[in-house]
This record gives sequence, structure tokens and C-alpha cells, in this order.
Amino acid sequence: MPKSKERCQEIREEMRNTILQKSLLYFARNGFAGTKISDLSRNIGIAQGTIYVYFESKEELFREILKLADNSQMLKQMKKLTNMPISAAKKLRILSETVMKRLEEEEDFAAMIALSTQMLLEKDQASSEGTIYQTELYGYTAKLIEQGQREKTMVEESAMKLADYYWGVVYLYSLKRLFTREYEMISVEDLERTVRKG
Amino acid sequence: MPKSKERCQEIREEMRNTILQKSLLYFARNGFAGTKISDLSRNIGIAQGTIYVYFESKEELFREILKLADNSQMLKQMKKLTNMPISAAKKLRILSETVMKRLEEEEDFAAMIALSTQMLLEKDQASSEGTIYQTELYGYTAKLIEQGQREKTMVEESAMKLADYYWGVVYLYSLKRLFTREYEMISVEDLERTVRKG
Amino acid sequence: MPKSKERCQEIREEMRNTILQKSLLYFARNGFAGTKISDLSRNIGIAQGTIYVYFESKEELFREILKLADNSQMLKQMKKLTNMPISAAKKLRILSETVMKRLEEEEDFAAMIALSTQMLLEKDQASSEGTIYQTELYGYTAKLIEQGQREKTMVEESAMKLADYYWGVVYLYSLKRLFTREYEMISVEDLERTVRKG
Amino acid sequence: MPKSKERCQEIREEMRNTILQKSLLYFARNGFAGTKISDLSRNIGIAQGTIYVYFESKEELFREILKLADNSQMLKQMKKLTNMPISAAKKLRILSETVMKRLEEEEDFAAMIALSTQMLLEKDQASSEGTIYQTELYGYTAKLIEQGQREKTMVEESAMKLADYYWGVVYLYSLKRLFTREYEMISVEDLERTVRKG
DNA sequence: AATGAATGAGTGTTCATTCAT
DNA sequence: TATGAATGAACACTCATTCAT
Repeated sequence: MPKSKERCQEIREEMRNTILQKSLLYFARNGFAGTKISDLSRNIGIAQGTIYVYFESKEELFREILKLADNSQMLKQMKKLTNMPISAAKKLRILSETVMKRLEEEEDFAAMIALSTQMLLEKDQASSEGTIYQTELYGYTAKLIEQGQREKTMVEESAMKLADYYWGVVYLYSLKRLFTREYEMISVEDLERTVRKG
Repeated sequence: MPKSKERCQEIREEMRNTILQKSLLYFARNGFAGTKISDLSRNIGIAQGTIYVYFESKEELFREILKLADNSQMLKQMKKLTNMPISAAKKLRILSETVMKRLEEEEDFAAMIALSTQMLLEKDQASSEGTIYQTELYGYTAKLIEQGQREKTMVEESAMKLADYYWGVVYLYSLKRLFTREYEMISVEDLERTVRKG
Repeated sequence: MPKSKERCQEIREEMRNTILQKSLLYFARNGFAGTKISDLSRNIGIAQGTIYVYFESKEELFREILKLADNSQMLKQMKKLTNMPISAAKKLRILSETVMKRLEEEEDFAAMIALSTQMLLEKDQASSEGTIYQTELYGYTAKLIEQGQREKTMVEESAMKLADYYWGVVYLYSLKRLFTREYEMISVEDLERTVRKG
Repeated sequence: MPKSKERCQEIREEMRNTILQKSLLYFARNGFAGTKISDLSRNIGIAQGTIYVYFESKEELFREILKLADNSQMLKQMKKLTNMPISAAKKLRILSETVMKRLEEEEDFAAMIALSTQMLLEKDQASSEGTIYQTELYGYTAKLIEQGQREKTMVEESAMKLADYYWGVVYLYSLKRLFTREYEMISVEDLERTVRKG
């Protein structure tokens, strides 16, 4: 009596997601070289071999995690925000509140930010796949800042540099979220001061 | 012409420093797990065995590097700054200018900041040796901020949190300095906005 | 309509034989170590687990295959041949024609020869089960050759050595049959020259 | 005091050859899949890691062994033999005596024949590198046989098929040499009967 | 002191086998 | 009974460390 094909597929998908999600956190905290398959599998609660049922190698697993960490969701929100008929200051507030809330509530979000920003940092090659969304995200943020500059609410400097600064600080507090138990999260206002005028 | 004892000692000291300095950069860029002794020694231009003439193990080498990265020099400047009879805003300017200048000019400084901040992040145990100075540095910075708060030039929030934020941003741009070839460094004003009032 | 016990048994027997026959070829081509259960089951067109319904282990499956490859049929023919009142030369011709015909027509025969001869080669221990028939076959062939030596049609050398030579060449062309697509099969006369006098 | 570059190179060459030679026998006897690096290194009397100092992988080691087993020496002799002003029968005798003598005296020769013939068998792709010499060897042997056919001393059949048969028998007795302790080696005359007329 | 070949414990990966469905 | 996902022991390979030179 063979298992139903559908149920099988379902189980596979479930396990694959479990591995991806747990690995996301593990890799974000320990880095690629610092992650041992033996530790990782123990952490997930499966046998080492099981990982290789779903992924060809440690490297492939890592690459798949980076795809997850592409922040396409964040990007989608940014696009929507861009087209809204409100002031840049208000847009920034919405963005910052969303980001800080997710950072607090979702450990995975922090891990995704951490990993994708690290990739952006460590690789000068613009070709790396997982970073397309990231740089696009920066682009939209820069546009938001430019609007703010026209409205005299944002600092008069290279918008791209400021966008990079803003998301850099988000990266910084993603690291804090991931590594330290007790820490003081900065406020939305603190984050906004990276780009806001007086 | 036998070498004098002193000359011998001198040569030893020289090699030891070369190893430490080159390793500092290598570890800062690749992390502890990501650094192979084989790669490291090739990068330094010596044989693998030579490292073990000067250091007992990879771990000991790393610990010695962390000692180097203790930023005692920065701390000394902070202490001096604290006692100067000038406004907090001016003190902050002096500090920020020094930091940004060193960041630009000395790659080693960036590496030291990167490593010591990472240690602070990754280890919740306050006991870790290399981080004493670091936290002391934060303490002095908090005092500076508190002065600024009394003088109404600094943001009215937990001074320790703000100090942490300030040095966090310094860490962020240390990473940029270490990893990316082309990047826009933030200005002293950008850095100061982490703690300064409008 | 519940299946009858017999029908059930029949189906079992059928599957078991399918596995044995397909495995025979697979093992003959890839060797024991070179055969993966995953590849083998894919080749047969069943799930990996199914093999373990019929056989306890890879080793047991291999042992069962060797039993199949015992060439008892060949041996029976040899016995019959031995007692026939004809010249050794004629007997040899009948044997050789049968062998070469089966080699050409039945891939399984080639696989059986290949596996059983390999066992004979690789194991010095005469105790190994699957090789009893084989050595018996060699014995009867030696007798045939001895008759030929008396009749002056066979080479005057150790009959056992010549029998071994004869079947060695059969093994050789079993390998060709198994591994190469395009090859020239030797003729019956070529084979017979291993033992026949000019 | 660094080791002299020359001595170092020498030591490396020596160890590399030891590994190659010992592995040749091990692979010939156990096949690629049946050879474990752990067993192999124990057999050689070195640590597992040492193999990877000299070869990138088990596969590369095997490829290098196949290059060794290319029988270029045998080929050279064949070329010389071809041009000698003597009868094909005499050439065949010289060839056969050389081959049988080496088979008896040099276990490595048997291993080389075994491995290179197996490669020839298992790979239909004519592109495989290690088999160039082998097929060339067959070509020269076929020429020798053709000369014999003109001189009426060799069997009147496809010369290439006969050459293949001749070397097939050599392969067969290489296997016996490698696998069995006590065996009767065929005589030079036995071997020659593969191609010689009455 | 400096070297780099050799080592073997430790890591990534495979594969025969099990087991819930 | 048949399945194929899950397992973990065994295997290939790496790398921090040692040691003869």
C-alpha cells in the first residue's frame, strides 16, 4: 500500500521548511564556517542524513536560506509605501515601526536581515543572486529619502548613503536581537535620526 | 659573528608582531571558524609551523589578538576627554573626528573595533577578558552623553543605550571598511546624530 | 474477491524472481561494492524498501544470486555429455557450441558465468558455497580433456589447468558480452584452441 | 633552518610513488568502489590525510594510477618488435615470453594489465584517456598477426579480434596472478594457441 | 628558529537499513 | 505488501597540530 503521493509531497515540504527555518537562525548566529552539520541537525532534532535528503550539500542549504532571506516581503511593502500620497516623514515612520516591530517579534526576521546584509557586505561582486532584492530595497529607501529632502525633513546628503546607513542600523540591531539576551532596543526615533533632520 | 641575545629577542618580537597584525585583519574578515591556519600562514608569507613557534594554538593566537584589540588607547583618550572643561557637544565632536579619521586611515583600527564588538555581541558572559576595556569605554561615553543631556544637546534617553548605539554605528562602518572596496563613509555629523538632539 | 493464498504466494515468487534476475545483471556489471541499493532498486523499478521485503540484506541478496549462478544446468549437460559414446572432440564441439550460443542469446548466462568465475577467483577458500558446482564443472571438463588426450586430439598438459583455461576464456567473453556494445565474439574454433591440438 | 628545496622535492616524489605503487595493487584487487581510503592507507602504512597531501581525491588517485597503467613500456617493445626482420612466429614467441615472464615476476605488471583492460571493457567511450596506449598496443599486435597470416602461421580471422583475444587471455591470467595464491599458470604455447595455427 | 610533510581527530557526505503509513 | 522518508554507521575529506630536518 503506497503512501498517497500528495501526502508524501506535503510531508517533504514540511520537513524542508523546518530545516530551512531552523538553519536560518543557526547560520545567522554561527556563520557558514562556524556551523557544523552535526550541531545543526541536533539543533533541528533530526539525523544528519536527513539534511542530505533535502539538500545536496551544506553550501546548497546555505544558498537556499539566502534565497529565503531575500526580504521580498519588505520590498513589497516599500513599493506600496512609495506610491502612497503622504509625506516622506510619515512613510519613514510607517517603515520604521514595521521594521522595529518585526525585529522584536520575529527572530527569523532578524536572522534574515543579518544574513542578507552580511552577504551584501562580504561580496563585492554585484552578481550574487541573493542580494538583488536587498539593493532594490535600498533603492526604494533612497527614493523615500529624496522625497524627504524635497520636503526638508531629511538630511541633505547622498540619499543612497543615507539609505545604506538606515539599513545598516537595522542590521546592527538584528545582530543584537540574535546574539544578546538582555539588551536595550533603540526606539523608532533613534533609528529615524540616521536620516531625519533635526 | 654570533647574534647578540638582544638582537635575537628583537627579531622574535618582530615576527610575533607581524603574525599578530596580519592575523588581526584575517580574523576580522573571516571570523574564527572561517580562518584556516594554512590560509592565514600563506597570507602572512610564512610556513604553518612558524605560527606554532610563537603561539600555542589557533585559540591562543586569537586571544592575543583580542588583547591587542582592547582599544586601551581609545579608552585613554576618552578618560582625558571626560575631564576636559568643555561642552559635551565639543567632546563628542573631538571623539567622533578621531574615530572617523582612524577608521579611514588605519585598517587595523577597523579590524580591532570589529573584533572587539563582535566579542561583546557574541558573548553574554560579561566575564570574557578582552571586553573589559570595551565596556569601560561605553561607560565613559555614557557619561559624556549624560553631560550632553544636562546641557540639552543630547537626546533624552538611557545614556548607556545611546553609547551602545554610537559605538554600534562605529562597528558598522568598521565592517564596511573591512569588507567593501567602494563605499561611502558616513560623515561625522551622521555619526553624531545617533546621540545628538536636532 | 480476496486473493487466494496460492495467488499471493505466486505474486511473491514473481517479484522475488524479478529482483533476483535484474540484480544478477546489475551486480555482474558493477560488482558488489559498486552496487548501491538505491541505484539497483531504481533500475528494477521498485522502492528501496521492497528489496528488504524479500531479502534480509544486500549480502543475502548477493548470496541468493550466486546460488542462481551455480550453473547447475551446465553441469547437468556436462554429466550427460561425459557418458555419451562419442569422441572427446565431438563432445567439446557440442559443449562449445552450447556455451557460445547461450552467451550470445542470454545476457543472464553471461552474468552468471561472470559472477561465479569472479567468486572462484576472489576467494581462495574452497569452502565458499556458490562455487561447488563450478569446480565440479571444471572436473567434468578435465575428464573430457583427458579422454581427448587419450584420443590424441587434445593438448598434452594438466587437464585441470586446461579446463580452467577453457572456462577462463568463456568468462572473458562473458565480460565482453556484459560490458561492451560492439565487440567481435570469438568463434567456437577460437575457444576450442585453448585445449585442442593443432 | 629550512629544509633544502631539492631534498623536499625528492621526499615528495618518493612518497607519491609509494602511494601510487601500493594503490595500484590495492585498486586492482578491490576495484574502485571496493577500496576504502582507510584500508588503503593502512595497507600503505601512512595516515589517511597523507594521501590527500598528494592527491586531491580518491578519484584523482585512481586516474593517476590508470596513467601509470598505460603500458607504454609494453607498447615500446611491440613497436621495436614490429620492425625486426624475423618471422611473425618468432616475434610472437618473444612477445609471449616477455609477457609471461613479467606476469610471473612482477605483481605490478599484472595489476597494470588488469586495471587497463578493465577500463577498456567498462568504458565504451573511446575518449577515455588511459586507454590510448592499450588500443595502440592491440593495433601493433594485429599487425604482427597479419604478418603471421601471410606467413601461414597464424589463424585466418580478423586480426584485431585475435589480438583482442590474445590480450584478453593475458588479462585473464593477470587476474589469476592477483587473486589466487596457488594456480597453474598457462604455458607460452597455451597463450600462443589463441592466434597460432595448428 | 623556520620549514612543510605527516598526522589523526573531526567534519561533511553517502548509503544500507528501518519503519510508519 | 509496497513505499520512500528517516536514520546513523561508515566513508571521504579537511585542517589544526606535530616533528624531523
